[in-house]
Amino acid sequence: MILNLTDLSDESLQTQISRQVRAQILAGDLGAGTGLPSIRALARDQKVSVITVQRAYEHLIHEGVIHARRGKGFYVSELKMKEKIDLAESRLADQIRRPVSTAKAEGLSPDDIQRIVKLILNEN
Amino acid sequence: MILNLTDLSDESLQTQISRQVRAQILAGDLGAGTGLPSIRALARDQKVSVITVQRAYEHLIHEGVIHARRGKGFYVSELKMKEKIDLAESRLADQIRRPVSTAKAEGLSPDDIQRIVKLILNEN
DNA sequence: ACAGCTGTCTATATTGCGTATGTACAGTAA
DNA sequence: TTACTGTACATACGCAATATAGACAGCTGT
Repeated sequence: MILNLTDLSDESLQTQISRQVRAQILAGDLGAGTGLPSIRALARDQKVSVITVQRAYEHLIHEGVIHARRGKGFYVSELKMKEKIDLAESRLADQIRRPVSTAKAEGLSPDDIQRIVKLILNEN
Repeated sequence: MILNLTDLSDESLQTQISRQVRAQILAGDLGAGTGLPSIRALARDQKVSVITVQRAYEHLIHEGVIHARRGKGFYVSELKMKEKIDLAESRLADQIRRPVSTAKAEGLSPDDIQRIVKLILNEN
């Protein structure tokens, strides 16, 4: 499990973990049924607390992308392609809705806003 | 001063205040030199603490959109049109950069992402 | 000069979240 | 049985947001 955590981020550790694991699942890097690292192992590897990994996994369970088997571990759930796309799209919409609306209220035109999105898409 | 505050939001009160005041300034509703409500008056009107309004105004001072005159009040600063646009654009970029990058990492295509932005722009 | 506004500063307190540590219990597998 | 797993507690610390209160200093109209 390759994760990139830093406590210099404005994101909390548990948010960084769930975001990065989710990305690997939705992008198809982790297929359905794949076992995830145990909370203790991941906590040890990433040098964070067990409860932090626990919270990150709980969040992903709540979203339906993984599930737990008591005494065995956490596993990637069965997700159809459409479900993956829907999840990614609704998460994106939820996260950019307020900034985009605010920018509009601040006087930016739709063209301005779409130009900025395009710039960001070309950053990487 | 028309503000719409709620403690049900995931935004802090001071963030709601600074965002809404900033929007009125950048949109041109509040011209340069316009006096803002005193922190005590606004706190009383909006039924929040003085320190909350203080923090919100401090944030806008830091951004350069308002300034304080000791013993008199807070006033909207002189801003050229280009400065207003630049501020709004850089704020937007900062706020949507991570969600957009994440969505890309999750497998959404640039077209998908721009489609969602367009949907949000048509919501209001 | 005074009263009544204003911003500024300080101190104290509460609440909730993120994070950490530790312990205990229950299920699984070699 | 041993050594893993997830689950569930209890406790604690730091920090941010928020609140309440007071004191000080600048401005302005009377």
